[in-house]
Amino acid sequence: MKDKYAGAALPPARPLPGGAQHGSAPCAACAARVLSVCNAVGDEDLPRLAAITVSQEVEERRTFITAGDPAEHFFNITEGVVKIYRLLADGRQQITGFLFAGDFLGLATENTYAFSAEAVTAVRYCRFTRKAIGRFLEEFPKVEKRLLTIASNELAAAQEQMVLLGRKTAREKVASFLTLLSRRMQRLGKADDVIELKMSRQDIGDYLGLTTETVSRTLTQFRSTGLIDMPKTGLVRLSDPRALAELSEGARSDITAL
Amino acid sequence: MKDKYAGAALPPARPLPGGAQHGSAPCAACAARVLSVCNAVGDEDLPRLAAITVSQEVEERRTFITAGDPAEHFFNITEGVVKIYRLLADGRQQITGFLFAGDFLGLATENTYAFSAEAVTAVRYCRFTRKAIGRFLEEFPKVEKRLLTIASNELAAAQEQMVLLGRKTAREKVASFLTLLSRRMQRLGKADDVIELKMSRQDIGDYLGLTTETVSRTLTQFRSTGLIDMPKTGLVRLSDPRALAELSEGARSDITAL
DNA sequence: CGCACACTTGAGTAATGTCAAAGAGTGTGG
DNA sequence: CCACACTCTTTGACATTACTCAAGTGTGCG
Repeated sequence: MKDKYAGAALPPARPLPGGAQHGSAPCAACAARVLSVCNAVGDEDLPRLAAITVSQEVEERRTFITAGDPAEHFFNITEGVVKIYRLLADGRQQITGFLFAGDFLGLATENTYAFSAEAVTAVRYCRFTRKAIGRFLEEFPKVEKRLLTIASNELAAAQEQMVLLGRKTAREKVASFLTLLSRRMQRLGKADDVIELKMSRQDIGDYLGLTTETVSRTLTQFRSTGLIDMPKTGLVRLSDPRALAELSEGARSDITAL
Repeated sequence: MKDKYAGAALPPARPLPGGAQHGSAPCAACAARVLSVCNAVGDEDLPRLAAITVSQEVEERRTFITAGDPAEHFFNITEGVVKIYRLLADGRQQITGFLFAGDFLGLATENTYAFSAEAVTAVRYCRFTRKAIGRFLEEFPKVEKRLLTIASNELAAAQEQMVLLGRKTAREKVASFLTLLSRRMQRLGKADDVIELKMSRQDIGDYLGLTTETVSRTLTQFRSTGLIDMPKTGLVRLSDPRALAELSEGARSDITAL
C-alpha cells in the first residue's frame, strides 16, 4: 500500500485550467504570498514573477518529486500538506519535513533531487524552472537574500530535528511534534490548541523515527493522562500545552508519567 | 569534566600575532581557500576580503560559540576540527555536524546562535562580522550565490543525517560515519582507507545518537569481523570499504553479522 | 450494510541504554 | 626516565525502551 503511488511513471500533475496562471492576478491574489518567498517581490513586479510560474494541483497521495530525478523545478506550496522523505534500500522511510502553504521546496538540491515529495492532502503549488529562477534572481537580488534566509531557517529546523531524532524519547518526540504544529497554528493566527493531523500515524512515525504503534500508544497515553484530547479522528486538542512544551524540551517526564 | 570549558565567561580567542591578518597575503596563501566560500572571490579582490576578516586560533576543547548568544560573526574554519551541537535541558547532547578546514559556519542563524561550537582539536578560523559580510555581499553577489549553494548542500547533508538518526541501526550508523569520513579524505585527494578519528567516542556517539559504549562495541565488532583495523588509537583503516558502504546504505547486514 | 484501511491494543522480543569495573593510553611531576 | 594519576576506551551484566508480530476495534467509503 505504501507503494501504491510510488515510482515516477505517473501522468504529470495537471496545470490549472484557463491559463489563469499566466498573469499578475494569481500572484497578487495568492493567499500564500505573505508567507512565502514571493513576498520579497514588490506589487509592481508581480507580473514578472507570474510570468515564470506555473500553478498546478496534485491529488492526495501523488508523488510529484522522486529522489534521483533531474532537479528541474523549484516549488512554492500554496495549498495543502506535502511530505519530503528519503528511503533506505530496504524501504525504511524517513520523512525530513512536512511542508504547508507558503513553504518553499527545492533548496536541498544539486542537479538531481536528493529527496522525494508526496502530496499528503490535495496540494496546489507554483512551480518555477531552475533556469527561469536563475535569471529572475539576477534581477531581484532581494529574493536571493530571502532564499538564503529561508535556507538558514530550514537549517536551524533541521538541527532541531536532529536533536529530536538522536536524543529524545518517544514521549518527547510526540510532544515535540504536537508543540511544533501548535506553534505553526499560532503563527497563522489561528487557535493554537486545536491541531488537525492530516497525516497518518505511519507518516508521523516516519517523521519522528518511531513505529506507528509507538506513536499510537504514546498518543493514547497522553490522552489518558489528560495532556491531550482527541474529539474526533485527525483532531487533537492540547489540554495542557505548557506541559507538552516542557516535555518536548526534555523536562523531567516523571511529573506526567503514567 | 564535560563542563570543564563550558559557559561563556572565557577569555576571548586570541588573534594571530603580528597583525598579519590584515592584508591580502593571508587569504592568497590560505590553504583552505580552495575549499571554502573565499574561492568565489577572485585574486584581484582578495585584499577586500582580507580587510573584513580576522584570523584567530582557538585551543582544543574551547567553546567559541554558545547557543543563545547574539550571532555577531560568521566563521570560516581554516584548520582543525569543530563540533556543532545542541543541548537538551538535562544535558543530553546532539552533535549536528563536524566541521573541517574550508567549512563555513554561521548559516543556521537568525539573531542569536541556535547552536554551540567547540574546538575538538586546536582550531584556526577566519571571522567576519555580520555587518561586514552584508556590505561585502552587496558588492560580490557571486559570494552570495556560493553561500546559497553551501546552504543547499548543508540542507541535503542534514536530511541524510536525519535518515541516519531516525532509521538506521547502530551498525549502519557507525558504518555511515566511517564511510563519510572516508569520502572526505577522498575529496581531499588523500588515501581514503585510513581515517583519523580526532573526536572522542563520546562525540561520535553524540553525533550518531548512540552511547559511547555502543559505539565502542560496534567498532570492536567491525574489527573482529575484519571490516576495519585499528592500528593505533585514533586511527582506523577500512579493510573492506565496500562492505561498510553497503552496510551504511541499509544493505542486508546478515552477510557481515557476527 | 459491509468491506477495506487505519488505528489501537496486547504479548513477547530484540536492540540499545545503564551501571559498573577493568584495561589502555597520555601526560606530569618526582 | 619512571611511576602515578587521570581520562578515555573497552568489556560485562543487567535493565529498559521501543520494535515486531498479531489480533481486535473503529471509521469511512462504496
